[in-house]
Amino acid sequence: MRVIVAEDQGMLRGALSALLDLEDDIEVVGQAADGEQALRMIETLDPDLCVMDIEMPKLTGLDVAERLKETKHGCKVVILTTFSRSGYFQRAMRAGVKGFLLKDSPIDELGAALRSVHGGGRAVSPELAMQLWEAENPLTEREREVLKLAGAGLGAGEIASRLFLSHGTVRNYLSEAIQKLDAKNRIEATLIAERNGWLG
Amino acid sequence: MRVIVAEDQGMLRGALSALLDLEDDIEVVGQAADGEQALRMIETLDPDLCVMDIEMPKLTGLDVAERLKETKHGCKVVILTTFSRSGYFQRAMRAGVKGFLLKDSPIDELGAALRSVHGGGRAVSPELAMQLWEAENPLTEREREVLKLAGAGLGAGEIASRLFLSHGTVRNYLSEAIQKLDAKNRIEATLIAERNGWLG
DNA sequence: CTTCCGGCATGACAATTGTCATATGAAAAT
DNA sequence: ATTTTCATATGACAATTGTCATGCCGGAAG
Repeated sequence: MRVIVAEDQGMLRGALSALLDLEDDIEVVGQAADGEQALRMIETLDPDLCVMDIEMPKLTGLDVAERLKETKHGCKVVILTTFSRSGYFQRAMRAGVKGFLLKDSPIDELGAALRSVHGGGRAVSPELAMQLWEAENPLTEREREVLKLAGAGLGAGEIASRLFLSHGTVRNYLSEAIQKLDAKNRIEATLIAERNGWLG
Repeated sequence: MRVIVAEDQGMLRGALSALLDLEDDIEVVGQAADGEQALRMIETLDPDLCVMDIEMPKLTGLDVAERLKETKHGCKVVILTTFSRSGYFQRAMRAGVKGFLLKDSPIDELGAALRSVHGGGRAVSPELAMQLWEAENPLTEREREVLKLAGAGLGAGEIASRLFLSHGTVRNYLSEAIQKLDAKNRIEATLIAERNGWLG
């Protein structure tokens, strides 16, 4: 099978590509260091399958998966990510992703996952299966934007002017977010949202 | 040469070990998933050299390097890390680390670095060489502790009781840290300190 | 067509946060 | 022995933050 490896960390990308290429039934036909590159490569090289990191520059792996679904491209996607954040997993399922592995599974599982997915099956790290039932993102779009900026160290006034809101409104959103996430303050709120993948 | 690979992310650890092992002159004699394991393995297996991540559970790669220096163990250390934080690099140099690579260099560089270090030389990612002249950590021990807790979402009162300080004192430290780092508030201060490796 | 809800806004209030001036005792430097 | 420095503390003050009640508007649901 012909695969593309999309991963921004050079060393991991190189190592995975090299190892997969050693397998008899796998041929690595391209490597991408960011989401845009991955998308272009998939369109031009038309591989069977793409191993994709989530956190990448320009387009995240999930963005790419969603575009592939829109354009009905046949390339299957196996997500390979560091974090077991419930939001990621759910979004991936909706985007039709066929495999979802954590970066700290052993490498053997990657080869196995690729074969399983190529054969029409699925492959999911066991730690993740449960997350199907985990909490949905309780934050509204606005709350997320505001929280993201707050997490970057901006104050209410600054956030207000970037989003063209009044500073009171910003504080309202922040307050709501804090309560929804059961946090003590904006800092904890950002931490919680982040940990669950509700900001990306 | 006999090497140990210490890296908490299973997939990268496995991939690197497999690839290094393919080289004729390299033998991977052990793999560690955290700092303690790495230290024990180095003591029992006495390898020539250890490839080590910084951010690992229990003991960081830098902690391990420092202990090896104390005990005058001959095992040379090549640090392999994601972030180019000036604090890390400086601490590593002081700990007698011989090689320091970023995880997004190409893999070829890893093999090359190992050979160079094994032959008594050094190997440093070019992005890092400059950092020798970069700012030293301006924060005192106390300021760091306080800032770390603030970054975890705790308020002044909570920080105070954990560190057995008065809440006024905590606010003083925070205020100093904020000014030293030229930040607007504690959040930005944590971000800046973090980015420079001044909290780890 | 109402009713309800989401996004947006105000104003008021309390709590927390950030800044400063100042003080003490202990340790380090001179 | 004297001075400086550091960690700790206080109190006062202003700014920011978090909460709440309330109101308006437009669109979705009934």
